[in-house]
Amino acid sequence: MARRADHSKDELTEMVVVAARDIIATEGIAKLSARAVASRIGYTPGTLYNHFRDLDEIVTAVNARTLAGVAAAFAEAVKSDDPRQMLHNYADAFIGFIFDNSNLWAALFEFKRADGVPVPAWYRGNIEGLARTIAPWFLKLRPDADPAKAAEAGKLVFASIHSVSSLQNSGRLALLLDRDTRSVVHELVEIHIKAFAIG
Amino acid sequence: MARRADHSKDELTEMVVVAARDIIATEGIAKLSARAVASRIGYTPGTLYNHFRDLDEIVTAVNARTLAGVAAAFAEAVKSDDPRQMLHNYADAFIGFIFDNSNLWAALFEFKRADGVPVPAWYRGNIEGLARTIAPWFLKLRPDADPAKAAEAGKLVFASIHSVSSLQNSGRLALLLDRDTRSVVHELVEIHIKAFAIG
DNA sequence: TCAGTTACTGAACATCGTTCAATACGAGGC
DNA sequence: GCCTCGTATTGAACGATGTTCAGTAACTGA
Repeated sequence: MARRADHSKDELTEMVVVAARDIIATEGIAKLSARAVASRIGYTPGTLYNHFRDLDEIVTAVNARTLAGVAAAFAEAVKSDDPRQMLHNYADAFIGFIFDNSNLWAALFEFKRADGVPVPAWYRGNIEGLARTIAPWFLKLRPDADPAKAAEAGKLVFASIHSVSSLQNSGRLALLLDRDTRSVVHELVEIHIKAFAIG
Repeated sequence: MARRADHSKDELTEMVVVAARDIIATEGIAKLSARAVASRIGYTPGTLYNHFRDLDEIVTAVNARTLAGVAAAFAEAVKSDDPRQMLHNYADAFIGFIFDNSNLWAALFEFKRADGVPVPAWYRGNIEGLARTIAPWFLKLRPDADPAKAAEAGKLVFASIHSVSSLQNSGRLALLLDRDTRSVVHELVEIHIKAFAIG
């Protein structure tokens, strides 16, 4: 066979990404394979390579949606005027997302990208967007602070939470801390708030 | 051939671990393969499986030495009586080790361990030992504090530094922070110190 | 010297990512 | 309606992976 008119190019790439996302979300990235994706959408592995450079490009497309999902979760965080409360609410949104999408979140940090393949621009943009959401609340915590410092604080707390979450995600947090992940994360947030508050 | 008396069982397992460690350290864990290890020690892949259950067991043995290496680096941290200074010194020791052994460190956090294979006991013991090294210095920072809280603070700062280091290690820290990793880590230490100092 | 045990080999299996010649379909021109 | 041309899909293939195992050679103890 060849050139089946079953689906347009756009439809097909969409199907591939959806199938890959599905496999990663339910079975973990270790179970992702070109053959698994292909058979799930009723095509052969070779077809994937007509639309994607390699499997990494497919994973990257899935990761894009995962990042968009985090942004959506942030946008839906419970609102509050109290900056301290709001920072904890963002932490809750973050934790909730990571718990609900642990395999997808883990896929974001599986490294491959050898050989100087650069990180896509939207990747950085998305992550900076998340950090930018947090920064104003740090500034509100101490309005006389340098806005740049507030932005840094936002990024630092983001990185800290990420770390704890991914340690938890990979089953390694229990090696270090026996406590509930949620309480650990909130304590981290509190630590960053305290430290920033005194400047 | 069979049953060559070239090396004793102990010698051979040692050679395997050394070879695997060498490959991981110089080429990264992605390049580690049963065939690569075997050819490096002049045996065939099948031989490895007479002495190790699978590749994971070999990686785990390498990881044990990596953890021992961190402990050694901690032990060699520059000494000081000032707790604040000492915590920064530990951070320096940690960063130094991770920079010098980035591939080995990354291997520690590559997840595989599916299928309920438990984390070895010495693994947890080693990590707890590291955290225990840090805890007294937090306590010294505020002697009236609850020792359990100091221990927690030690673990939290350890987790935070680890996270930043592994983000850096995987080339992803730059996505979030443009700054020098060393300064980021020391700022994190400072944040934890500040927060703990005020209780 | 001989039996028994052990440890190594080498081939094999199933899987993986990826490539590519062959081919069959859709579209555009006549 | 036909023919050509380009393109999308296939299926087989390649080299690699982890792992298994029958066969066998070498050591060990009697």
